[in-house]
Amino acid sequence: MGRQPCCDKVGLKKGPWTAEEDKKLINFILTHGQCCWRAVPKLAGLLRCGKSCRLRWTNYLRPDLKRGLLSEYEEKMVIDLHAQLGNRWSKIASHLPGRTDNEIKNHWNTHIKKKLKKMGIDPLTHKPLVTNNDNTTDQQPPQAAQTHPQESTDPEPTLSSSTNDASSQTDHNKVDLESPPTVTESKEEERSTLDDAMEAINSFLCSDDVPLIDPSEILVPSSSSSSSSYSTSPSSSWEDNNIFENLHLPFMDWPPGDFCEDNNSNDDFGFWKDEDFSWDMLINADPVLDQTSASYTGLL
DNA sequence: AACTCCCTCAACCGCCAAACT
DNA sequence: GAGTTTGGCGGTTGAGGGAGT
Repeated sequence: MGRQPCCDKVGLKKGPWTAEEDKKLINFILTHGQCCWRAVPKLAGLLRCGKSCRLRWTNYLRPDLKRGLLSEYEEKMVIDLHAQLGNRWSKIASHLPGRTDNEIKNHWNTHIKKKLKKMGIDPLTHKPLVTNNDNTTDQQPPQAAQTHPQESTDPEPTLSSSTNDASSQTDHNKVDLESPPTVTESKEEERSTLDDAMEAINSFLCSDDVPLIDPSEILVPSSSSSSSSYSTSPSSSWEDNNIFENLHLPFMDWPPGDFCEDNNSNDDFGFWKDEDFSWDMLINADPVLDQTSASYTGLL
């Protein structure tokens, strides 16, 4: 029967987004919220596929995104979650507030994979690349090469509440996959349990000579002088006309209570209730933005 | 300075599943 | 229940920039 394309591709623009396009998209979403991505380009006056708009928003324009390299903490979470979930980047991303699946996927492919390989760990299986006779494929690898903190002696370092039993690795995976913690209830628990786990993970990861991320890179991710953090966007819209950056938007976790997640979906979308911490506030904080997009003011 | 190679990451593509009619 | 639409996901690509020579 032939599936319809997601949009009429004739005359649609592809490739890097321009600052002007970003403004239009932001403007539209500020006004109308997120719905009907298919209709967004038309209504927003963009010559883009709806899918492209959604991706641009999700991966780049969302105000709750953290920017810059993943912190050491986040990186370890990714490794741990990948060991449990595999290449389910969106699931992994759901445990890392402010990070997108695309970002994590990229970071995995460009950084973590190499690190693990350098450590002698298969990034796919999280097991030693050199097979150990004492630990066959289905058995636990030596602890010294484990990326699974829950497989170490440190109990329950991950998000799962049912993986204390170090003897049931398969169960551990199964449980996590079938009943992942909800976003709302897991975050605090996540932090505390993972804090506990960090030491165990560190004992493994930090023992390697692989250079870890310099904390200064994390603390100053938006600096234009930072060569490695989102400064290579072909669109140059962030670099040259970064609305949020110009607003001095802090790299913070948005107040959970103020961000209302859409209960009908498990994605990251939602809206902020707190009028004291709104787009309007951010927008009005920047005179440059008023110059470039007068329609931002007074939208909310 | 000029060139090549390599790395990074934003964006695209195709597929899938849920929602809708 | 079948067909269609839509949103979302994961894999892949390629432009841009940095490093090395």
